[in-house]
Amino acid sequence: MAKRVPPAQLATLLRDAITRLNRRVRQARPVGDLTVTQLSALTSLDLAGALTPRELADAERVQPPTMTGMVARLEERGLVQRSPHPTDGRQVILATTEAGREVLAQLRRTRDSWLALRLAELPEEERGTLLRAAEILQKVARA
Amino acid sequence: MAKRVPPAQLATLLRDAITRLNRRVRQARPVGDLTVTQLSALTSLDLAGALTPRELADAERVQPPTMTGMVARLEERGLVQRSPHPTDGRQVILATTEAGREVLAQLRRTRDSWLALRLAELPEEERGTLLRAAEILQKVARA
DNA sequence: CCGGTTTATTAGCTAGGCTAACGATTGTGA
DNA sequence: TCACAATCGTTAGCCTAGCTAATAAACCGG
Repeated sequence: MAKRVPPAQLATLLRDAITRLNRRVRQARPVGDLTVTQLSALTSLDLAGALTPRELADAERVQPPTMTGMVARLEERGLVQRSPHPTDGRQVILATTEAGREVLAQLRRTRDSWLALRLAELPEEERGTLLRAAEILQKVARA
Repeated sequence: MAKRVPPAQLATLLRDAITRLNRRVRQARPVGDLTVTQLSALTSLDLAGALTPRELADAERVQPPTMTGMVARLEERGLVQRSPHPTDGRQVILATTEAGREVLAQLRRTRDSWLALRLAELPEEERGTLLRAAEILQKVARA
């Protein structure tokens, strides 16, 4: 039943699908006009509770200077708070603010984001496939 | 067996997975130092044979000015050729050059791109899931 | 206490998106 | 026929999001 899937072809297919989907998702700002990148960082930070910029950069697979900019934008909007490390004067502690957590809660409540709407149109079985795929992709991205 | 999948949660999972994977794939330039975006445009153009900038922009789900820049970068590298429309003086015809087609052929031959390597490590069954997922995602992105 | 390491930031570059505005060309309707 | 609207590509200007290199401050080991 399951036909053999050559990794190279699958890579091309996946790359194209992800590129296009990413573009689509990126255009539709779901909550509070935040970009996908910002939502991802905010989510990671909230899950972890509190992180240093370096740790958050590692979690997001991004270089520290990139994270500096992302955090600055999130801080401007009052979604992330920056406080000094208690013992190490170099480090900074990042945490989500109440407003940041509210944005995430709102996102979780959102049933009508562009992507969610599209997914709702799919048959249940395809959503199941995407769920398993999402887990596999997370694993691949972490590798 | 298959548990119900709420679209909103699935949207969050997929969004995160795709964001992270996209970042990873974007960092690893597979062939000729081209970005994923450039490869995607070049592929679309090659598949179609010849397109106007507007048509290519539509195919890539991008605004015309964005395509202007992308095409300019591809032209600089000699991968895309621009020629005047035979009857309509406003339009331009884009086509891949021999070099452009060679890059794509090389890409298709490439068995060792970062993503292909990661996919090769997966069990066959997971690759099958990803294949089906890629098809579904293409459909979603096109919608 | 001094030299090396780590942390975060700044500076400067690139790609890749967008909207608004514009010039050239084409099509059209009176 | 000819003025006017529509279309096409581009330019200009803005933003996000990545990167590397360099730097200042702080920490730590000997």
